Amino acid sequence: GTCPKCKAIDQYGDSCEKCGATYSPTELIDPYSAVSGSKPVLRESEHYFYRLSEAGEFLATWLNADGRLQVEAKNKMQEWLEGGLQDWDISRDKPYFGFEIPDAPGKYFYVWLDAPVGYLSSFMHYCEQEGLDFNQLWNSPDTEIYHFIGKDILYFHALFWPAVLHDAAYRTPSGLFVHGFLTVNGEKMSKSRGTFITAKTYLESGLNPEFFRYYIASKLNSRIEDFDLSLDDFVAKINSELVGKYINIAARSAGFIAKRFANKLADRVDDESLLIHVLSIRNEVAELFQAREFAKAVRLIMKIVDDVNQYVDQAKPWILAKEAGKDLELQKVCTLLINAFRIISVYLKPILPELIGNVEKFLNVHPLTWASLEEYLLGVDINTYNHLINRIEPAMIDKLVTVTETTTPAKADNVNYEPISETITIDDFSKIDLRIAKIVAASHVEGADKLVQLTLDIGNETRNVFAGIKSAYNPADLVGKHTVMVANLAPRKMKFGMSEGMVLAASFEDKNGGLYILEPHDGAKPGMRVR
RNA sequence: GGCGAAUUAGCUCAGCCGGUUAGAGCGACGGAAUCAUAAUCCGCAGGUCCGGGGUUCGAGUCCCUGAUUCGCCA
Repeated sequence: GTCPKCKAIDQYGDSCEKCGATYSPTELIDPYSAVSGSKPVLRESEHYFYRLSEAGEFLATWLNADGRLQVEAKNKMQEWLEGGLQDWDISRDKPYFGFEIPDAPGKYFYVWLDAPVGYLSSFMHYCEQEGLDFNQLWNSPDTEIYHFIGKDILYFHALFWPAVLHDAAYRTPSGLFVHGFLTVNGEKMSKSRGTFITAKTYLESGLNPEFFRYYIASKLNSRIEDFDLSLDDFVAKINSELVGKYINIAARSAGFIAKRFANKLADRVDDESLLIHVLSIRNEVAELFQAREFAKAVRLIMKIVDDVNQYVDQAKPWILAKEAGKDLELQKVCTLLINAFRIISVYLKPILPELIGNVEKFLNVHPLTWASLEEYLLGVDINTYNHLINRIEPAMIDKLVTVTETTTPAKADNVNYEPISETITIDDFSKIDLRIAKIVAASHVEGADKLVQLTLDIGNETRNVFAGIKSAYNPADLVGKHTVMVANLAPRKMKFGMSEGMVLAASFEDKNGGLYILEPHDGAKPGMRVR
C-alpha cells in the first residue's frame, strides 16, 4: 500500500523502503495483497500467547552458560534480551497447516511452537523402537543434547524452545551448534544457473555423497559463517586430497603386498618412526573434532598424508622391488605404509564413515575405532586392493548442473500470473517510443539499495537512467550489452539525479523467479525503434 | 530503516591477545620419478591484506568512515 508518511506507493505493511518510516499495518493507505491484489479487511481474532516476557531472567542465565552458544550467537541473542522480550503469539487462524489447538476450533499452533517438539517425538519414537526409557534418557544429566541448526532459525532454538521446555519442566539442550549458509560458486543457490543443488539432484548426478561430507568438513569451522561450494574447488579437493594423496597411499603399497607377498604383511617393522609421526597428531585431531574445527582437522590430517607420500618417495619401494634380496625390506616398507594408511583412516572415519567401512574390508579388520589407533597390523593377511573411490570427472559436475536445471520443478503452481491489462489500440501503443540502447557505462549508486546507474547510447544521444536492477545484475557485467529503453518517458528527478527513461525488464509481480533485462538479437543497433 | 557478519595470492581459505621479510592447499610454470586412479616428489613465481582517514614506536589485526556482498528483524 501507500506509505502514510511519505506517500510512496507499493510499500510493505510495517515499514517504508522509501522514507524508512515504520508504522502499523492499519496505518497503511490503500493496502492490497502483493500476491492476489485483493484488499485486506480488518477482522477481530482471539489469539493465544506464550508469556515469553516472563522468561527473560531464565533465558539470560541459560544463554550465557558455558558451551551453550558460540559467541556470535550469544551476542545476537543479547540483542533480543536487551530489546525486551514480548509475549509470543503462538496461534494462527485457519487456513493454516500443522496442528489445530485442542478446544480451540479454527486455531492452529504456530509452526515454530510445534516444530521443535518434533525433536522430542522423534526421539521418543526411537526409544520405543529400541526399548529405551525416554524420560529417563532425555532428563538424565548424563545425556547431552545438541541442536545443529542454520543461523536463520537461531532465535526459535535459543529463545522460544528453551523457554518452553523449561516451563514444561523438561531439561533444555546442552548447546546449539549454529552454522552459516551454503553458497554455490560464491552466490546464493540459483535455479537458473543450475546451482540450486538438492540432496536428490546431487545423488542423481552419480556423485559420492561422502565427497560432499568431506568438502564441507574441509571448510567448516566453529563460527557462524557462510561457506562456499565452489564446484571447481570441490573437484580439485576430492581428486587431489582424497584420491591423489590419501587413497593413493594404499594403492601404491598394496600392489606389492598382493603380488610379492600373497597379501601378507610383514611380522615386524624395523623403524616405526613414520607411524609415531602419524600418531603424533592424534590428540590435536581429537581436540579439533571436539571443538568442531573440522577444516583445521582436515588440514592437519592432510599434512600428515603429505608426509607419508614424501616417505614413499624416499623409501622408493619400486627400486627395492627390482633389487635381489630386498624382498623383506620391501615388505616392511609396504607394511609401514599400510599401517600409516590405517591410522589416517581412523582420523578420517568421522568424516567418511562409508569409505572407511570399505577400507576396513580391504584391511580385513574389525571396525576401526579411536581406541585402536596404536594397534599395528603385523603378520596378518589383507585383501587385494580394488579402487575404493574414483576421481570426479568434470562431466559429472556438468551433469550435476544439468540434472539440477532440468529436474527442479518449475514451481508453476506457485506462480501468480498477473492478469492481462486492459486492451489498448495500436495508437496507444505507438505513443510509447521504445529504442534499442547500448549500455556504455554502468555503476553502483552510492547510498541506493536497489539502483544501478546506466549510461545509454540510443544513437544520436546518450541518456542517464537509474534502473532498479541491483538485486539481479552486477553493473560491470552490463557494460557493452544492448537493451530496450522507453525513450519518451518524462524525465524524473530522483534523489541521486535525473533519470531520463526506463529500461525494460521482465519479472513476476512478486519478483519471484528473478529479474531479467531485455536484450535484442544480434544485429540490433542503438537508436533503432522497437515497433 | 535497525542490528550483525564478511572482504587477505588466479581459486578456496588460515592468520590467537597489534610485534620481524603476510601463510597453506589447489592451480600456473620448471624439473625428477614411473609403485600408484594423468596419481607422487623437488623447486619457483604469485599479494596496494576492499578504499580513505585515524590511534600507536609499530596495524591484515584496534577506532572512524565509505564501497561491495550476505544474513536477521517475534
